[in-house]
Order: sequence, then C-alpha cells, then structure tokens
Amino acid sequence: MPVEQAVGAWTTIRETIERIAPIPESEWAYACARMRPLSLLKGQHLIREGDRVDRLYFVMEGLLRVYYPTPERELNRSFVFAPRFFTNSISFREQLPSHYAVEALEPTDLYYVTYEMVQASYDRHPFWEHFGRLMAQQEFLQKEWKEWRFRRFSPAEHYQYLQEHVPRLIHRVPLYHLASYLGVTPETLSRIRSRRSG
Amino acid sequence: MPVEQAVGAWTTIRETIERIAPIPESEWAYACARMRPLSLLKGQHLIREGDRVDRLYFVMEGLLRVYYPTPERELNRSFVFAPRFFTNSISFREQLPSHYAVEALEPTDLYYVTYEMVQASYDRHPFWEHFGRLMAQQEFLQKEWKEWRFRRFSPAEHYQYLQEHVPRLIHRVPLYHLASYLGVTPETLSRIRSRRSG
DNA sequence: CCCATGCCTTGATCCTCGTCAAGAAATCGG
DNA sequence: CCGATTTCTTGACGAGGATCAAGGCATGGG
Repeated sequence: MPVEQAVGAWTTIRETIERIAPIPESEWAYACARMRPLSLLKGQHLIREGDRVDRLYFVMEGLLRVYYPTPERELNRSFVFAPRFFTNSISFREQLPSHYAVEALEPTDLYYVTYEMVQASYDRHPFWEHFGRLMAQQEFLQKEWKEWRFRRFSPAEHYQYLQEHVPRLIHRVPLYHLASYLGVTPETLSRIRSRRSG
Repeated sequence: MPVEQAVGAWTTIRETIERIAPIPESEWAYACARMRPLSLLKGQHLIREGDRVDRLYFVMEGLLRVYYPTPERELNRSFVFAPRFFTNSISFREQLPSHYAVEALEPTDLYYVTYEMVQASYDRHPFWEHFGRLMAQQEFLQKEWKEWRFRRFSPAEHYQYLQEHVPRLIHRVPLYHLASYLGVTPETLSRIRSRRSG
C-alpha cells in the first residue's frame, strides 16, 4: 500500500476513535503498530457461520453484509458501511463460534487487531477501559434504537424511514437484500415501493 | 424496612455486581451509602413514555413489563425479573425522554442511584469504569442473542424456545402480554399452544 | 453492439394470521 | 363459597403477504 493511502487510512481510524474519546499519543502509537491490513473482493467472506472470530476489525472502505444463514434462506441482519469498527461481539468476547456470516457487497479494505492485543490493552493504560466502556454503551444504544424501529414500524414504514434517514442503504444495497433485512420478500418490497411512488 | 431484610437485599446486590467483577470494599461502602429504596404496587408505573430517566435501578424483588405505547396497541419489548439492574439506557445516558413505559406486573421492590452519582463514580475509582465496560458489553451480548431469536425463530418456535429456556416467562407473565412480546395476537398464541400440546 | 446474467417488477393463487364475536376458564374480593 | 372481573380459548371470516411463474430492464463482458 502506498504511503499516502496508509496515512489517510490512519487519520480515518483516529478520527473514528476520537469521536468517542481522545486517545493519548502513546496509545495511538501502540495501536498503529499492531494493526494489520486485509482486503476482500466483492462476494468474498470475512466470516463464515461457525468461525471463531478473534479479531476486531476496522472497515476502512467498502460495505459488508451480515446475515444469518438458515436451511431455507439467508436472513440479513445488518449492513456495515465504512468507516466503522466491526466484529462479531459474541464470538470475540465469549470465544464462541459465529452465529452469522459476513460477506463483502463491495470491494472492502479492513484493518484488524487481535483478541490478545485488545485484552492486553486494558492492563496497559486506563484509556482502553474508558474507550471500551463508551464503545460498548454506544453499540448498545444503536441496537436499542434498531429494536425500536423493528417493533414499531411496519415493513413499509421502515422502508420509508430508511429512505429518509439512511439513503445510502437504498442506493448501495441490492433491494432483494434490503427486503430480507426488512423481513419481507423481494416481491413485497417491490410492491411497497410502487405503492409509495405511484 | 427491617434490618434483616435490608441486609439480605444488599447481599443480593453485591452478588449481582460480583458476578461481573469483584468490588473493592471502599467502593461497596460508597455505593451502599447512596442507594435509595422504592416500591411499586402491581400495575403502578416506574417509567412513563416521555419521562427523563435519571436513575439506575436495581430490581430486588418482583417483575416489570417494558412496552412501547403506540396509538393502536401496546407492544411489549421485554420483561425484567428480579434480581437485575435496570434503566432506560437511552434516556439515562443521552438525557432524552423515554421512548417506552415500564409497569410493575407484580409488587416490586427496587433500589436506585442517580445519574450524577454514576458519573461521579467513574472519576472516583477505576473499578467503576471496569464494571461499566463489562456491564455494557454483557447487555450488548444479550441484545445480540435476542435479535437472533427474533429473526430466526417463528413465533411458534420462539414460544417453544422460551418454554424450554425461560419457563418463568410463561408462568409469571400473562399470555396476552407474552403474545404481544412474540409479535402475535393472543388468539394466535392460544392456537400455537393448542397445536403443540394437542 | 449484442447477448447473458443478475436484478427488479407484475400477476395469479393460496394460506396464514388478524379481526370480530362469543363463550369457557381462572382468579380475586367480599 | 359465590359472583364479578379478568384471562384464555374457539369459531367464522376477510385482508394481506408468501409463493410460483413469467416477463422487463439494466449492466457488463465478449
């Protein structure tokens, strides 16, 4: 990777961290030295069901699809737009096999650090405990709102909400994937869309 | 409250905390001195939609129902069995009005500490930051599993799962409340139940 | 430029679940 | 123990979404 790209990447990571809490220089240097790059082509999998996920990823560029693979059909759980941290929290924290799979919907660049490194950081400097708490709390709040949306909105209302608040979802995710996310068939989503605009 | 009861209560709280992380004696004394009791009769509300929740509760005894009040019907979001910590995380952390209501399904005893006290604790001793992180992460994992159950299970499968893994839900929560939790009408839940046993 | 592929739409049919209505069973207070 | 209220069940009906099937429309590779 050319140097300029790497520098831009690290700026993005640092900004993402500092949106949560300011990071001491020593700890930033420590983290930088331990991040490793990884790239996925469109359609490649980052995680397959059953994998043990022992890495914390930062999605630098691209788009991931998180889905539950069931015998009958795939159920889309979420979509991960760069830039963002991402891991399978259950697998990462509890050392369990992943209950979902993750696929790149676009060519995707990531960095990652290992479980051991994350655990070691907590003993290294109070910043990491602080950051970890704020991060976990923020993740929790996002899930709380998501639960609220899924319970209170009908699929049609939910689609309208996403159109207004997360338009990149409608523009960058194929509609048949979005349909599965909303809990309906592609046919039904198509009819929702035609009812709204027509 | 008689002394013996208070002592039993505090043992319960301490055990709940130490299931997450061992608490230093100084911090335990600090917390104890700041907890206040509160009791609810069956049917009373702990939180109404729109309230600002600035307390972190510990549910000592009893059972709470958390629900989204919508114009047409109430949607049950969760049930809170003692002993457990509980608050509206969004309202508590972001100082926003509550998007749900909380009602006692049984006579319920609680203790609480205030937002200011929780915030102050983070500067007091590293234990609280550590505890806060582990707590938030644990809450997140529980929501992750809940999301999984709601996506992968049909209402009938979900009912069977709850029967096997959380039988107290079926025994202590009225079925029409459970139906709303599962996302079906009481009539449909009744038919699910008769299909299974018959 | 054209064909193949993947994605989206439209139509017809079936089936499940919500709704409305009534009645049975359980619970509670007096 | 009894009556009133709440909770649960059962039945009939209708609306809406899943399914099956086919056709349209992009997009990209040759």
